[in-house]
Amino acid sequence: MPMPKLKTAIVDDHPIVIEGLKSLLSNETNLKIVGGFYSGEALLSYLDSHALDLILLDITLPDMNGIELCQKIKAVSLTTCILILSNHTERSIIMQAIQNGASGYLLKNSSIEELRHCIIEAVNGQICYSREVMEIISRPSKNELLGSPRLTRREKEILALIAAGKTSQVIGQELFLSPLTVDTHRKNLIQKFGVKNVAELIMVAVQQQIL
Amino acid sequence: MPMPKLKTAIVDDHPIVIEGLKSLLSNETNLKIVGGFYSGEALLSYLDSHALDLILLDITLPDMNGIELCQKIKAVSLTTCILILSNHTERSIIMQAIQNGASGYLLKNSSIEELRHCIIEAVNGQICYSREVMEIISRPSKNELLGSPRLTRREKEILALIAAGKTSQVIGQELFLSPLTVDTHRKNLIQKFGVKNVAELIMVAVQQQIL
DNA sequence: TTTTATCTACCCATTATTAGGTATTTTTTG
DNA sequence: CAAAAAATACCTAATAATGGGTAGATAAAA
Repeated sequence: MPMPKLKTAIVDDHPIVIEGLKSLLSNETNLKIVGGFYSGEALLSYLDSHALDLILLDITLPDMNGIELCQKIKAVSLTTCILILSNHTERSIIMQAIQNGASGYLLKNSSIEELRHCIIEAVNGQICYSREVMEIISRPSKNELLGSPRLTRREKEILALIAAGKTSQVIGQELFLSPLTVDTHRKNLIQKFGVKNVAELIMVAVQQQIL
Repeated sequence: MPMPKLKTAIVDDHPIVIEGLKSLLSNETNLKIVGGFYSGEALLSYLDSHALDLILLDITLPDMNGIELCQKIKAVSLTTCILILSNHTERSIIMQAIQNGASGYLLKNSSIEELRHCIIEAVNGQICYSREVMEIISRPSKNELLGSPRLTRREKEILALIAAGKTSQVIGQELFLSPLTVDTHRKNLIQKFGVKNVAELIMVAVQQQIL
């Protein structure tokens, strides 16, 4: 009995990429490209009236990001397989994508073979990464290495106000706190980051992308 | 007399993009794609033995960036037309590309029509941007608007030391200056940036890419 | 429910920064 | 060379930040 072809869609804001994928996958015997979409909304409205087996998804889209779109697709059609095809190499984005229902993650400079391989794995229920993505995942993130201190809600709030040039007095007034309390938080921030003063604090916080 | 087809090459580290462009441009009557390359070196060694009329070039390449490659191409073959096809929207990168010999700049999410149009303009000796790129160029850069203050050598030096968490005393010792002098520079920095204290100073300096 | 973490607030003492100046000596540049 | 810009250094006085604590209240997790 002949296997029915997987109904596949591509979502990417780059026409060139859509055309490229269509062309690359046109010879595949196990799938059929039924649509290319430039935005998340376009895909979602298509999904309202059509079933899809596989979606190749970019992270950067004009109307929403791919992570959100992942959630929405899965809410509508849980059995649809999603493969992310993106240029983003940040560990956190990869992790978020998987946690939101993606079955795999490839970089756009992946080879055709990798793409083919990941599609097969994904529709078989496996989660599959391209080689480069695998490397990114397996090495601990900078934050884990450097041990970025975890900040409490209050600390983050006060850190932002310090970075805005406000003194403990002013911050206290804005947050309805004693300036002495603000001083304590400030002190804890400096200690947690292991820095000497606010100047260094701001610098390090920016470098660690907390600010 | 039939116009000879333009010998065209594509340089991009994404196989998908190369295939996409090949497919998109396969129906064009005025050009012929003679090669797709994943790296700058690959293109350059091809150029040693073959002439090219047009090159579609990505900025991000594994071995060198597109700006450098532009220079090198022009050094070898001045008559070859170069069109940049990139995702980078930074004004400075666009400007650099043009200054290094590119005849145009398109974003990868450009439409096929824009691409076609820019190719025609470029081979006719015009410089041509896609609509979005045009907008980026015509709006003044953030720095121009905010008027980043120009800092003197000493001020930059001291700013960096402040950002490292050093006090005026310590900085004075390191630079063989009176701490009072350092205080003066610190004062001037705060004034030039129009901020309230060092915390805000560091924040703004980072945002304006001075740190 | 008990422990743990967070948020709150204060004490004391020292050091650093900020704001307002002025002023001389070097460099740079037109 | 003359003028402008930069670098140097000081004065005074007020305000802010830092380092060392302690400790009660509240909220969240085990």
